[in-house]
Amino acid sequence: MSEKDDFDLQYFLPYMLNQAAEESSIAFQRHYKNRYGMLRTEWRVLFHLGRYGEMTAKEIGERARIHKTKVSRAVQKLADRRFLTRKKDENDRRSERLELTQAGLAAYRDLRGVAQEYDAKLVAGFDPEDVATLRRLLARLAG
Amino acid sequence: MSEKDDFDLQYFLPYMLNQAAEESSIAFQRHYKNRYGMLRTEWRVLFHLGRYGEMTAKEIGERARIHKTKVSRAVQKLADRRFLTRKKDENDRRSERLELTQAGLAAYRDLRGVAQEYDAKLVAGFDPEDVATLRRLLARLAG
DNA sequence: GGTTGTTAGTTACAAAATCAACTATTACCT
DNA sequence: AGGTAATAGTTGATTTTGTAACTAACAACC
Repeated sequence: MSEKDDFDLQYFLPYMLNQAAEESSIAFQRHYKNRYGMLRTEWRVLFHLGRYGEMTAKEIGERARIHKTKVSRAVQKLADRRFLTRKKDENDRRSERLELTQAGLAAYRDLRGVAQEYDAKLVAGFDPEDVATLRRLLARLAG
Repeated sequence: MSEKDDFDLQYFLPYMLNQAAEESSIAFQRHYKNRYGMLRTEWRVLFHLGRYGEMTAKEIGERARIHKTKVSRAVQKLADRRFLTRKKDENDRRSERLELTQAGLAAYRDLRGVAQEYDAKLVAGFDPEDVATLRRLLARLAG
């Protein structure tokens, strides 16, 4: 059914990005999934709290561009599993300050290390300049 | 809660890929979603059939790396909406040859055009050499 | 000070993805 | 041939996501 059209999905950027994203996520997922029973959103919330310290759900959502319902559920699960504690902000009692527990902090440090190694491994075979270009364009595409 | 750690999620490749993939998908989604009521998997199946001609669900799944249940459901919906027809392969009656209808072909041609334009627009502001590097690395990361 | 409008976060319901089990057909193997 | 395994595709149950409506707290304004 094809005529003279040379446009291929394999060169459609959104598709390529998606395939690369999925592929590169699989191996890393194992760590937060199997070892800590986390979902991706949970790992991201954990990371933000570990990396930047105590903050509110809203701030996390803005920084990581995660919808508030997803953040809400991730926070709930992390709290259930004692990875973080929540306490009402006394200045604005609608929001809560979230803070990692010792267990949460330990998980963060562990996963951060794994992520660093994993990232290095992903680009190990590439020319560093190309990798710099890659990151630069990805950052711009992410908007 | 952070100590001296300079590793940031914003530079973690799987994260960057994901953000870029999501961002770049949003605007394009509108076309197959609002105009044809399709999901991403359906658009991909449509594309494969339009681009490469008649094939089986299995072949589509392999090429596009989509799980067979997702392919199955996408094919079902495309068939319901008369975008494709299915007929049993007489050599192997477990599988079916899938083929786009005229309506499916028209949708494919339309969306292919939109995709091409969209892709061009995405990289419009970038140095062509950088874009080539980007595509090359993405292809390798996608495995 | 009460009405109206926002905002942070949660919950309920619908849509979609994932995983396992299932049917039908074909392949293999002795 | 007969039995076992493998394969294409579907279906059902569970999990996860997305959307919209909701509650509680705050802000603004007259």
